[in-house]
Amino acid sequence: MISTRGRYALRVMIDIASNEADGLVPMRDVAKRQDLSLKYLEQILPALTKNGLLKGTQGKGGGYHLTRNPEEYRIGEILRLTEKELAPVSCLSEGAAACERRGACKTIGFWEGLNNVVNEYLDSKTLKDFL
Amino acid sequence: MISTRGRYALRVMIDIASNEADGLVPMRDVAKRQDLSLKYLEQILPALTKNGLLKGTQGKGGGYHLTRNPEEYRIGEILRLTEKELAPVSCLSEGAAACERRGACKTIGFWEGLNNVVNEYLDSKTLKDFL
DNA sequence: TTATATTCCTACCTAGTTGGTAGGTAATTA
DNA sequence: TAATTACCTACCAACTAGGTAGGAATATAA
Repeated sequence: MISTRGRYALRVMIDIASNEADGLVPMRDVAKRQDLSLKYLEQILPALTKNGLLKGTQGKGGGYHLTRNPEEYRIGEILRLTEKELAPVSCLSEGAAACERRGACKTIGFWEGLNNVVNEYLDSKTLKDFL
Repeated sequence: MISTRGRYALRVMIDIASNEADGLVPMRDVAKRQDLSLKYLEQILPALTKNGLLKGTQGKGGGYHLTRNPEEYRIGEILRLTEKELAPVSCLSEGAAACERRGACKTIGFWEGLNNVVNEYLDSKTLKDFL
């Protein structure tokens, strides 16, 4: 299940892409347009700025802007950065403890397959598809 | 994210399919073989018996058995019954409140597409694929 | 220089969910 | 009659989701 963090991040990215023609896009405006809590968005955005998807400029007249063209952002990239976990089962998580039953597990291949179709779908779309 | 309920249900179904040649399969044995809590499994199983995927027989010598051939169980069916929620975003849940922004929502089609690829994958495999 | 606007950082909180444990009842058979 | 099984319901601790809140750092405009 995709949580609000990832869903809001996507909406913010679309909003910025749609409005950055005017220059920097302040998050205050995004929050108002999208009807989301500014304070909550402020917690989500560092995942995007620290990884270089967005550039934030502080101070009066500041705001955010994209660092690439919209078609260069795959949705999977946005979600993997903002979503705590995208893996469909816990044993496929990054920091998952090694499973004792792994060798005899009859289901792991099935879950890996699910993980693959999900990521392939998410990476098949870019921000441009939402404008 | 698929929770233990759905994952354990799948393992139980595979275990029963693998062992029902000997007759009824008691959950006590399944729990031991799979190293899962019997008491927890007992909470999950009603979702499968009440919907006719399994038949439980009480009393000494009792146990469970499949009601169909393994290739007639799609994995999606098992998970949709045992998992509380399979939809990737809350607004696609069954009892989801109508979203005010639905008309103007630029992302809903994307999430519906994700929901589709997930369910198509889950329904493309049957129990037989795990034996 | 001062007021204002913005990003950025960190602490905290509440309701709900997850992943069970526990104890017992009803049904069936050896 | 004893044992074994499915079935039912209550409870609980730890964690997570989805925020609220307050302020610090930075930059600009007046």
